[in-house]
Amino acid sequence: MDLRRLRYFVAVAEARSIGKAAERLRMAQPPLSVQIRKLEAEIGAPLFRRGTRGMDLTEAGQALLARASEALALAVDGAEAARAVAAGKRGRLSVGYMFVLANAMLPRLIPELRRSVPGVDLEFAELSASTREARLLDRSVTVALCMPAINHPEIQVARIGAQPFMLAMPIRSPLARLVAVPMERLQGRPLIALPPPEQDPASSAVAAMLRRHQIVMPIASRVETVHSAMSLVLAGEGFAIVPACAKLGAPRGIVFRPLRDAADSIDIAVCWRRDSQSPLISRFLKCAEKVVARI
Amino acid sequence: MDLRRLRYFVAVAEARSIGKAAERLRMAQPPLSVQIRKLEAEIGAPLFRRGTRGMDLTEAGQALLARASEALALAVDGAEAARAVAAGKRGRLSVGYMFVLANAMLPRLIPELRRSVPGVDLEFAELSASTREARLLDRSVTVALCMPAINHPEIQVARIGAQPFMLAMPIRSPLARLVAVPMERLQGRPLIALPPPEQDPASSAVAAMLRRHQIVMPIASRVETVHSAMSLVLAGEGFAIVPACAKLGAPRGIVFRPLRDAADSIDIAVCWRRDSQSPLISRFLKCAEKVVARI
DNA sequence: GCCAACCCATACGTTTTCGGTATGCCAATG
DNA sequence: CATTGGCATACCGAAAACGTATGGGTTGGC
Repeated sequence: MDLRRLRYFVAVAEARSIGKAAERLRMAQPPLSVQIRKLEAEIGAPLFRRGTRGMDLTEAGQALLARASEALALAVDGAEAARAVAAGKRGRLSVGYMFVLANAMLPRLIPELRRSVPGVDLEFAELSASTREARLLDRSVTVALCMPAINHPEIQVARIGAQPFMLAMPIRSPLARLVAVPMERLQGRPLIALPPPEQDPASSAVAAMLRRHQIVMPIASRVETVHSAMSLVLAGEGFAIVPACAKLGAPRGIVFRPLRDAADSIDIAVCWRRDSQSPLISRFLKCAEKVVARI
Repeated sequence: MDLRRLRYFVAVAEARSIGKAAERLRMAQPPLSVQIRKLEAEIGAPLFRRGTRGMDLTEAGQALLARASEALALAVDGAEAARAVAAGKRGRLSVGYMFVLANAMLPRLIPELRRSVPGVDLEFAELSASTREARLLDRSVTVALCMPAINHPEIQVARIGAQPFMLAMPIRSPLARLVAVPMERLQGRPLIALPPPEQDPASSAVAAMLRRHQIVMPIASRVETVHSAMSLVLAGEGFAIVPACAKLGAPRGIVFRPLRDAADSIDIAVCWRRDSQSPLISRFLKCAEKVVARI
């Protein structure tokens, strides 16, 4: 079953003549005649009635024609689809992101992507730090928005921005009256912490900052997500140190204040598999940079 | 776009390895490797990621795989469908018949055909004599049940039976009291005739019979169909001479009597295009013979 | 009624393509 | 460091396809 033979067959069926079809196929008439006979031999039955004025499909030929032209169309469509995917004009772009970035970035990022890569199926998944890494590696996610970047030999990183840390507290906290909170005022205050550094690199950035300023904050609670941290802060359990973008989407009753004298910030990065040569990644990078610049 | 390449591609994609696929395809590994690279060159993009432990589809490759395997299936299905049609296991059998035969034959013929050619689409069309011939010639009808046979160089005929002529008359006609009507009793009686012989060969058979017995019957009316003839007979307009099978489906109030001393009968025949080599025709012939034998 | 035109089929030589064998390269493994 | 496993490259022989030349049958015109 050769696709070329089927193409010839369809051409002859449409032209109702070997000579005419050969002309359209830009080949001589005899080899086309031979190919048609070979196809008939392969099928085991005549596909055409040879009349004195050209060729005419038999019933068997009609049965073949329908499927052959469909198969032909599918083959060229498959090639085109593959080319389109390779060129980034179609395909799937699955984005893993972290919760704190969702409110700040997605509302602008999604329309930006739709404009930049029309025809591409977009997927978004809110994933924890370790899941982001795992799903990048098994390719079930194309790119990840991370804060901070993933550190792994197979994963490539592009820093697209940074977020200063801010102190989150209940509105009736005394510190809330300050425009900016001096670092030393944090000494000894209870901290709502995220999972330990080996599970979440973001909390390691916070810990490093406190250590650098020689501040010790007892850990009042450990929570899984920034969302939970906000709840505990609102309940008066303690303070949280979070990237500035967490402000968006935080519940009423919580205020955020910059940390004075602390130039510390945490990187926002786009991460992807080093061997993933999809052109969608550079498009995504451009969109993400554009969006981050306006945060 | 070669179907063989697509088959190789699908095999490699499924085996996730060139070596394994080559084994399954019963060929050596190097030529398969070459074919895959040629396909990639044709597409213009890599379809596989070459790892140290085999091959893995790229996104472009996945896009191609879906269509390629469909195209492959369609191609083999097309070949099988063509073979099935050629073998008479599938296809279309369109039967043209004449009105007078419908009641006598179709109720038995249709189930017989369904048993004999399961999987074949059956079509039935009640057609006048000239239309039967035309539609056989343009192949919109595969076979025709005729009475008498069609006479045409392109059309082949198989006689499957015969019908004696009978006299149709109103039940209160004096002749109705006879078990069989002697031919001479028809002399001078009004005849309800079908279209003239050049349009309907059946009426020519009736005319020939009357001529042979030297009977003259004035034509009271000419009608298009046997159905109309029955109406006029019922109305007392005259007598009709029809094949015995017209008895079935005739309205109440009409009686049929054999013509004594007249061995005349009219052939029932199956007709088809001489160049139509469909195996369905011989199957149809067998069924029709079986049914006619039981009329 | 014969000749020209049309169309498909066959024959043969040339070229392209494909498949097999031998071998190389690279990475992972012990 | 050697071995194994897997893909890529090189080269050769075989098969398939294409083109040119030609035959044979039917149609239609002079």
